[in-house]
Amino acid sequence: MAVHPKSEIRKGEILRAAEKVFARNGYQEATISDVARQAKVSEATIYEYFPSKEELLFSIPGETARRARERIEDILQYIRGTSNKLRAIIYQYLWFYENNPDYSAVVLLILKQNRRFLEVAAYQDVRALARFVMDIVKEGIAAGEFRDDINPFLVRSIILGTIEHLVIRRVLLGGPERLVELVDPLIDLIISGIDARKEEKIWNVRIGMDQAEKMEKGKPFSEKKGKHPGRQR
Amino acid sequence: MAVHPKSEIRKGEILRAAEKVFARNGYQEATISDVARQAKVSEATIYEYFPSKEELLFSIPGETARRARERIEDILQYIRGTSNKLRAIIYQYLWFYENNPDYSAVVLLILKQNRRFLEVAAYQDVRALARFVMDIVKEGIAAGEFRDDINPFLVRSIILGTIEHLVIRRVLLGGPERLVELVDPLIDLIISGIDARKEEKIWNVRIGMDQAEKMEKGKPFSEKKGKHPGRQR
Amino acid sequence: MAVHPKSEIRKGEILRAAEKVFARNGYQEATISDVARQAKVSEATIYEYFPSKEELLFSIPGETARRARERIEDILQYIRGTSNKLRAIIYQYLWFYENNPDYSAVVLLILKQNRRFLEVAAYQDVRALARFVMDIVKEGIAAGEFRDDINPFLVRSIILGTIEHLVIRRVLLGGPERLVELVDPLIDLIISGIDARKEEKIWNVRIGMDQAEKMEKGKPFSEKKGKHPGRQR
Amino acid sequence: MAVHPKSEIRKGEILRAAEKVFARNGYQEATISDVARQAKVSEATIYEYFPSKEELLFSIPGETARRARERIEDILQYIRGTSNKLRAIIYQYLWFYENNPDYSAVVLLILKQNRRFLEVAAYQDVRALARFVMDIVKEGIAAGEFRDDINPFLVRSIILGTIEHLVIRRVLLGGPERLVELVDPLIDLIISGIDARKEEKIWNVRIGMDQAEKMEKGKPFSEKKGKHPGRQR
DNA sequence: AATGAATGAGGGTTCATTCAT
DNA sequence: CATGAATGAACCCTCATTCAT
Repeated sequence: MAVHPKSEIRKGEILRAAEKVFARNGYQEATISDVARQAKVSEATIYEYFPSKEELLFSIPGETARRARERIEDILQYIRGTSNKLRAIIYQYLWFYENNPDYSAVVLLILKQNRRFLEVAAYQDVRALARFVMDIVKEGIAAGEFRDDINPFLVRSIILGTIEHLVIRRVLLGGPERLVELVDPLIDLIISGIDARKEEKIWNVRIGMDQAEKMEKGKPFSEKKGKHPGRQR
Repeated sequence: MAVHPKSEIRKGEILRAAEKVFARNGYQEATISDVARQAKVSEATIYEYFPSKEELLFSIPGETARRARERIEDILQYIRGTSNKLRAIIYQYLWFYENNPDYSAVVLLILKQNRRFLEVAAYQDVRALARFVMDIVKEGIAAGEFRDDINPFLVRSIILGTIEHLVIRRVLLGGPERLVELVDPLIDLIISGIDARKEEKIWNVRIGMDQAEKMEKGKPFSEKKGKHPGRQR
Repeated sequence: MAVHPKSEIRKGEILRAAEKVFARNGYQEATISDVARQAKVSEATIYEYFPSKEELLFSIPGETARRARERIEDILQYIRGTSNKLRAIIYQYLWFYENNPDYSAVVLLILKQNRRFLEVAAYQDVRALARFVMDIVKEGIAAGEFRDDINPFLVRSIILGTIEHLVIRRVLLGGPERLVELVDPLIDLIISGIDARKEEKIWNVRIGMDQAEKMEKGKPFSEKKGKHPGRQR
Repeated sequence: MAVHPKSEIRKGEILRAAEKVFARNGYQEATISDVARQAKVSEATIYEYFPSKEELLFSIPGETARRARERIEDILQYIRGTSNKLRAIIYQYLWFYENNPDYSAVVLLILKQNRRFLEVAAYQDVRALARFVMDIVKEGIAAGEFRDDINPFLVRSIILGTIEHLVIRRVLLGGPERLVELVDPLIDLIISGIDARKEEKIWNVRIGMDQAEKMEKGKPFSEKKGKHPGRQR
């Protein structure tokens, strides 16, 4: 894609080495010497590219977080329906974290607890997730898709909290192997709780027939029909 | 309650000092010297009571976590209704964390990410929360109060993840001042999503015709409804 | 003399070791490890007593400089005659430097060139010498003992410059073995100058009685004369 | 004068950069990187011209010191009278130092205390000053212009010490702005001393006896003569 | 039981110097 | 010639831990 002068490549190698080492050993336990060994450069070389161990740590999200944010920003433009947007975000993040466990460990176990990181510019890209979710929830309320008596901050907290919990658990305990498989059930649970149409549906209740059919299926409307027909609407 | 020989008192003082110091400075950044100063004892004295800095850290939950677990175990016996039980747990924990921010910081920011702590006995009392929630959800499903197509693990993850997220946010950013005020909205959201009776209503929903009409309208049913019928039980 | 708690003794040992090591190797070239070896303590112990290598260096004058200043202050009270006072000061310092070559090297070669030391409190005791000399010269002028057309700052510079030059030379090149033997000739020169023609006049002066006695003593006439006929040429 | 091939020019630029950087930051504190930045070349380029940081430092006097020595040698041939010669030397050096403060700082603060520099060829040109002064003093004694009981080494030390003291003071503390204005007073003092009574003595000369009276008056020679009767007066 | 004093072990960081291009 | 890139070698400093008193 972009041009990568030699020094940028080297910088990337060091960052990837640091990501791996910090993820496995923890920040304080890991030494610059460990990172150097992993990156196959000398310790001094690391200091040619990063001014300190902490700056090295803080630089790990960098590009990655920026691209993730841009990706989401882009994708959201093509999706209609707030619940679908939420689903897209959750999916994106769980998929990414699942496929980048070292990055996850660094960001969620090390950086997110670091008070100094919270004051750093790089933190903004990481926070983007929170902003997106909050915006979409508010959008959903404004559009009448979500109940207007819900607390958007709380919904956001539920979504982020769950994502983080699942990812951290997976990192530390080997958690569920496939996080993305939880996306639909998760969205389903959250939407069923905040979807305004539920109440109105009560009126429709006395009418239809195919009800019986569905009940036999056991897991009502979770399957086929593209992704999540139940919510798809 | 128990007898507190002088040495037990001293031990408690050191633990409380450690809790405060670790919470404020982080485990690695804090020094035994800091703890000693806070506890107003010499550094050597700390080693009379704890074999190492890490053991000191791991000893912080100790009694507190044990009592919290017992408290919940006890309370749950007196509550009927699974959603009420969930509510009781969430309330207990949010209340406790809210009123013990140093403890929260130590457990949620330091211990929960420490791989070695996860292998230690003391961890079991901390995990109790997860067990309770999981058990209650299963109980609710069995009792027909919760949809039987929900994933108990996921529900547990949502609840724990949200609690942790809220508490951590509060610790790091000064988050919402009053966490306990979020208990009802939270339970409401979760229950509305997993409450079995709502499902029935939805069942019926998927039948009629006007459903189709609505879909064409774009913004189906604008909004709100009664308070939270779901929890009303 | 004073009480010396054990820790003060240790501190003194470290200071003396540092003095020796810095004097021989230079400040930058010397390592804390060198000082530790010389003091027969561990490196860490040094940091128990001094917060940094530079503070250790700056602490070397400390007591010594303070006592030297007090000593001089005291002695000056008992001496009459400004030239005798000057002589006392010069004698004291040359004697002290001569007998404490390591101290001399540290103060004159290392500290006196250190811009940061010049801003430190400890520097004040070292500067005392300059103050004394200046005061005495002014005193001598006021009392009519010294010409009133001389520049006290210049006289001070001559005296200090010469002392420093001699001491440094001795430290670096092994200079004159016995500096104190230069005290009388130095004072003599400063008081009376080097012009030969003046001497003739003095000759006449010394007509009185005790004059004869003096001349026999070996160091006949050391002194002064008119303006500067010598340069007049 | 000489031809300056391009590489010589570059060498000079580096030397001037080093002079400035070393003067401002000190030798040990300054880095090759600092010098490179100041000289607007790469660090590696510096090593093309000088084999090591220390050699770079030692090369700073080089030409400059050689030319200063030659200049003085030349000038001295045209001056008659030893005191005038001394004056010329002092003037030359104070003028030069005053107008080349970075050079002064490097030579007087850094090189003069470097034991290794004292063994290097370049040091000889710097020492020339000492030789000149010494030679002239001896010359003056031989010519009968200076007292023959003075110690030439001491006179030299006074002159050099004073020059160095004044220059260093100016470099470190911003000392007297105009050093050359001190040349005449300095020479004056050295030639004639500071004793006020000298003048009077000229009068007394013809008179003969009251000299004794004066001596009794207290002020002058109040004390005993135990110490140095010769100067005691 | 309590601690003053001492230290071993180790890590982050700096920088003069080298060398292939 | 000039330099970008890399590093070996040190050193300062910190701190958990020990132990004699």
